[in-house]
This record gives sequence, structure tokens and C-alpha cells, in this order.
Amino acid sequence: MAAAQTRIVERKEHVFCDGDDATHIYKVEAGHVCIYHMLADGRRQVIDFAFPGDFIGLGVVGQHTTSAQATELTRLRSLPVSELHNVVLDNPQLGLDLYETLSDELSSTRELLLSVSQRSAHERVAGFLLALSQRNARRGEDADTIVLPMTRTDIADYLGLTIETISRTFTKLRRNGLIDIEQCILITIIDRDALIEMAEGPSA
Amino acid sequence: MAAAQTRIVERKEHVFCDGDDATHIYKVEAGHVCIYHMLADGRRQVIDFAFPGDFIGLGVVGQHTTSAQATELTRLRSLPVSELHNVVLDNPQLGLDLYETLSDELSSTRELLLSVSQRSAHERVAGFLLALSQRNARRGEDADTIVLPMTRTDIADYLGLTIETISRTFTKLRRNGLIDIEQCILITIIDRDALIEMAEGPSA
DNA sequence: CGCTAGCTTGAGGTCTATCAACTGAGGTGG
DNA sequence: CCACCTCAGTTGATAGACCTCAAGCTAGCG
Repeated sequence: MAAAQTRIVERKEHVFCDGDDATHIYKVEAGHVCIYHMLADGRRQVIDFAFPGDFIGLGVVGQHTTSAQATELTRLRSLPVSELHNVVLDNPQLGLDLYETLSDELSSTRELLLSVSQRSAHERVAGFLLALSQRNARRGEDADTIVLPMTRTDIADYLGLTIETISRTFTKLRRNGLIDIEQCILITIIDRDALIEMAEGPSA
Repeated sequence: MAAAQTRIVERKEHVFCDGDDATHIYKVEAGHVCIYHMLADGRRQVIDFAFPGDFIGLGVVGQHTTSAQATELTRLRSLPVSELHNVVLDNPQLGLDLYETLSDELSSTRELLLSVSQRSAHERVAGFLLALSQRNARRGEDADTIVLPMTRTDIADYLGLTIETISRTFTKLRRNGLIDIEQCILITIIDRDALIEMAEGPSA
């Protein structure tokens, strides 16, 4: 990663846009990035949220087919894809690594597809919170305290719901004592088992 | 592909199952394969339909995370993944090719996600038929005649709808003169423009 | 000829979107 | 320092799309 450079992106600023030439790949160092797809009629599908340590812009050959927008002040490291090609040809193992990274991305997109397609609003929201919690745990942070780095709109477009439904579901979870919410963005998991049960759906 | 072997799979028989070791990759030569994911409570998400010429089993490192079931008598060519690894290490370019293949798969999964998440039942079904039509056209076959190689249940689980909704939507398309249906599986596109308009949704 | 699997059709109910009003926080300018 | 504005979120009422349950139909097959 000799040719890697640091790039700072403001809140709401785009890292790249749909249709841009895919010139770089990026690694998030600090902050968060929202990856999404836009339809002609204004409907939006959020595909992923990139957290510190995550790569974005991978698996793209010509032009980007998604847009990437920082949800807050974000620091990235960028590597030109031309460089990437050279590095891969020199080092075949890296090609396999990229293949595996991409394969992870594929399976997480499938997981999201499954949620959006088959699960109710409650299940999706509960599952979303648990996924964030697990991410915290993996990073050695507190699994029960979640700081949401994205807006309700982002969550809604990610889960295929409306902001009203997200809001109502959060409120219901709070009323039922499963979670606590402070200042909209700080979520504390109180009854994890109930949350898991809700995420898993009716019979399971 | 020196080590490739032919394999015949009966209708309803599985090529591989969720949890199996990913020992081979396959190329469909004749017939059709349905790739899906199963939830504990019986809900199913069909991820893809593999047509002749398509690869299946790519992008998997340890165990399969999906199941693959033939929808009819199907002929495959199989290559052990051990072989694949060797070939890639010998030939770095192939690694990049796999990377690109996988990247196509990722973008088509995202496309499906977009449909399931943001589009109405009518839009999804119309889009599904048009996609099949385009596939025919690409293969030099008649773009207006579609032979469905899968059941209503498969389509429903693919589009995140119920079989009843699929059936009703087909009936409505037929009544409105957009398509013709013979013996459930033979679909003829009559008014392609109207079908495109329906697939694209309200404003677009 | 009866059976099963897959498909169609109908009636009724529910979940979530839509529309709309309200609240609170944060920023800006007078 | 306060008034004003905007943006994000919450809450309520209503409507509609799709699911669920149920019955009937057709084709293939033993």
C-alpha cells in the first residue's frame, strides 16, 4: 500500500457517485460511509454501511454502480485501482484475498436480501440492532451500547421500510423495555434475549 | 478445465446443500438450477436461477451457504476447487477473471435486492419477465417467447411474494393483454412497451 | 379411475405506506 | 439574547397492497 493516500470527506459529501470511473479503492479509517443505489423516481436502496476498517469500492470494474456518501466527517485511505492490478499480477495470493473479501460482501448482501424479502418490520429492525451490536462486540467495544452513525432515513432505505415505520418500531421496542434510546442516536440494549427472539421471527 | 467431469442431476435433486463442503464449482450445460437459502421457520429466499452457461458454486470458501436444486433434468460440468486454486496460482489473470465474475454476481444480487425492497408486486413480476426475455435475446432466442423453467413457488420465493400474488399478477397481465399464457409455463409477450412501463414504476 | 402436485380464484384481515401535524435541536441573523 | 428557520424525528389517522386461509380446478401418473 505504498501509493495509498489519505482523504478527508465531510459529512454528506460523496466519496464517489454512481457512474464515476472506479479509479480508487478505499479503506475507512474513521467515520462512516453509506453505500447506496438510486432509482430514477427517487427511491433509494442503501446497500451497506461501511465502518472503520471496511473497504469500499471493491468489486467494480469500469464505472461505479453505486454511490458512497459519508454520514459524518470521515477519513479514508485510497489506493488507485491501476496500482491494484499491478499488485495482484505480482502477487497472486492477493487476488485470492480480494476474491474472498468480495465473497463476504456477496454473502452479506444475500443476508440483507433475505431480511428485506422475508422478514417483518419488527424482525428487520431487531436484526439490524443485533448486527450492530455484534459488530461492536467483534471490535472489542460494548455490545450493549450502540451509537447510530446514520439517520432514520438511511436505516429505512437499508431495511426497505419508511422512516415512520423505523421510528414507530424503535418506540415500541423502548416501550416494551427491550431497548433504551437517548437523543435519537444512542441505543442501549436492555433485554437482549427478547430482541433475539423478535429478530428470529414467529416459530424459530 | 482438464479435470472437469460431467454430472447429471434429476429434477428436484440437489447439486449441493447449505452446509456442504464447497468441493466443486459447476457450469450448467443443460437444464436449470435454483439457488436458495432456507430459514429455520421454513421461509425460503431464492437467490438466483442458473441457466445453461452459468457458473454455480463460485465465491464460496469453506462450506456452502446456499442450496442448489435442479428444477428439471440438468447436466453440469464440475471442477474441484483444489484444482481451481492451483490454476489461479499458476495464472494470476484467472484470479482477476473470477473476481470479475463474482463482481457481476454481486451486482445482480444488488439489483434483486433493489427490486424486492423498493418495487411493488406488479413491477417485480413485469421486471422478472423482461429479464427472462432479455436473457433469451442475448442467447439468440426469441425474446417474446418465454418458457418458464421454474414453478410459481420458485418465482414467489425469488421475488419475495406469495404464489397467490404471482398467479394473480400473471392473470391480470393476461387479462390486460400484455402477455399470453399457455399451460402455465409458456409465456408470450404481446405488449412489450406496456410491460416495460409497468416494470419501471409510477413516475419513471 | 383416483390421487397428488401445481395453479387459480375468492373473501377477509393485517401490516406497512401515505399523508399530515407536531416537537425539539441546532444554526443563523438581527 | 431572542426570533426564526430548517432538519430530523415522533406520533396519529387512514388507506391500500399483499398475505392468509380456503375452495376448486387441471394435468400427469400409478
